[in-house]
Amino acid sequence: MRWSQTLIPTMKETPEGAEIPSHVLMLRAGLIGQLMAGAYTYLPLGLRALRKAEQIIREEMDAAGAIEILMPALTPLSLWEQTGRVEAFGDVLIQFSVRRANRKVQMALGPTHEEVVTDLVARHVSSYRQMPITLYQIQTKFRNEERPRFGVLRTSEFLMKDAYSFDTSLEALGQSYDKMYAAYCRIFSRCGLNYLAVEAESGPIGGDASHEFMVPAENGEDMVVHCRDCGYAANLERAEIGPVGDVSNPPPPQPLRRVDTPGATTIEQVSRFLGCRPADMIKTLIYTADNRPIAVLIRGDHDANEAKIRRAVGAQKIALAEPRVIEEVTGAPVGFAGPVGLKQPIPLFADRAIQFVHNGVAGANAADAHLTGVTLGRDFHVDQFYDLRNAVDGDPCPKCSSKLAIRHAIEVGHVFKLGTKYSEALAARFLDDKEQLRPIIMGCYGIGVNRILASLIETTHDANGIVWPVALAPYEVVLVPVNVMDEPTRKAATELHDALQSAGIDVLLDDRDQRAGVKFKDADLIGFPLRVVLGERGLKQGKIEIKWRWEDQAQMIDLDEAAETIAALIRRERQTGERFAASASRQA
RNA sequence: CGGGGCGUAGCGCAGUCUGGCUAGCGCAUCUGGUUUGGGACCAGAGGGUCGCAGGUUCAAAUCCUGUCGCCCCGACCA
Repeated sequence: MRWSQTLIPTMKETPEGAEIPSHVLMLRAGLIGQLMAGAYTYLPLGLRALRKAEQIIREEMDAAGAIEILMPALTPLSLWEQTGRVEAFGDVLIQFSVRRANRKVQMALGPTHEEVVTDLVARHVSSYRQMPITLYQIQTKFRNEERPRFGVLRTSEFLMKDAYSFDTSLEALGQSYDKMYAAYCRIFSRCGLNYLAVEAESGPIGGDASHEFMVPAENGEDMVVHCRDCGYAANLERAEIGPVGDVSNPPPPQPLRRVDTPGATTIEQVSRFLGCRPADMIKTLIYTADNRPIAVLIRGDHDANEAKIRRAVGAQKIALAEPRVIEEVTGAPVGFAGPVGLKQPIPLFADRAIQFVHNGVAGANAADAHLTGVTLGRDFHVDQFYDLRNAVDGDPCPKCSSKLAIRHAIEVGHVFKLGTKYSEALAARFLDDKEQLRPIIMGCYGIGVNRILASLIETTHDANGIVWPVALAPYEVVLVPVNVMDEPTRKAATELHDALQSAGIDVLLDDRDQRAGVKFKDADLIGFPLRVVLGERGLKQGKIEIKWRWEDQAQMIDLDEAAETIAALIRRERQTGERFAASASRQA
């Protein structure tokens, strides 16, 4: 391809409104153009990169035995009503009705396709002999995000690879799941991503039923907990915390004292008012667990984790209690709850860290008052301690004795054991070998294709622009003739371009009549892996220059063998990605 | 949904507080010339509903009211 014959609108300056590197660079490099909040056009270069990611996904899914289909984005609303997901999705589901003759048809744009695929399988699969089977598609999904943001990281319309497995038993589901998990690892590795597979909230099946594939990145919206020593990795929601033992000698207990704290209801206000550390405070949260109130004690500087609380309590549903309930239980307005002197006797669930709070500060269960010198065992009693909080940086790893690190991350993939939720709702049943009718057991597996590009850019760019691995690069090689008005230069560039193209190399010839500096800046901004410079001086000696985007040093090669040399370099890098990986690991 | 910021040429911005000549600057574009290995230079040219609507005024990019859009923080996220 010749630069002058395609559309590559690069920008020298950062467009107003773009802040994070992937967004800025995708716009500046002419990969995407914005139509409205959360909706982007993929321009020629962006589309090529997206197609490459798609192709890698397709190859690995096929290799894992998954079967590609294409389902409609347009779906009947009734399908979502059957599974109760009209309500679950709320405004995120883009629904509308169209008129047809004398009736109105209600539809929704698919935000995901469990319903559609289960309906499909319910119609065509009825025997255990037809399973296992995994179906997948790569298709545009629609979600009316409350707040689209961060360029292509969170959009209302995005490209998703979604796969669904159908099995006859939990064991078989486990095998299907493991195959997808392994395929995902290969996909993200081939894309050159530095990713973590983390344990995620698992839903109905429990155990290791859900993993997210996360790319650690400063601008990621998710938080992951990672142990560098043993490799333990989990979503913050899910992460366990190793045993915390306070070995220091406890200070002598001080008498329980009531102090006035007018208007101070938050940890921050109280700590400033009384001059104490948040870590010395006992945060008392009143929850409603399946309609009964409970008190949850969390150290002032920690955050409660509702999933952990729900499990510890053994409840189906928990939520922070309504102010009315809190007032009934504590006898005080919201903000002054404490474990000592609750008006109503309700169960106390304490986080393990509460054991090591000495002379704590807690609400007095009275308006505008707190207690100091609160001592466990003397002033209040706790039968059992649980892990009820989110991990914080430096907490002990649950698997080894090392420390956990907390990092922002971008979710690029999610694998999930669904069970029978959708097959039961949509009557997807099969006859087993004992002639029993049973619901099909499902798994679902998603990849955000656009996020692969964005997270790659987010994590590997440098001051000059994007740094593509060969696997995803819109073009693997860019040819830069320094002076296109020089006839020998133009001839050499054209011949090399044609030779590389015939050899199956994705090559772009920058045939613009621009100064060399302009072309170099653009080549760096877009981030083509290999840059080939054809200059008049070198050509007189039969030499041209090649340089990898991520390396500083260029080298001269013979023009005579240039096509073969370059094709061989690219083919090797396509297979191994080793040069890119080496540079990426140096950065990390 | 709560808080904040911004809409002026294709892109980036100044001008708005304190209303006043023909609405400016840089980049990009077009023409001519000189240049040609890291975003060249000279000369000239084209390009504007100042987001939109209404109001105040002799006069509005500027003040007032409403409205639309974009971005950021927070809440939410099957």
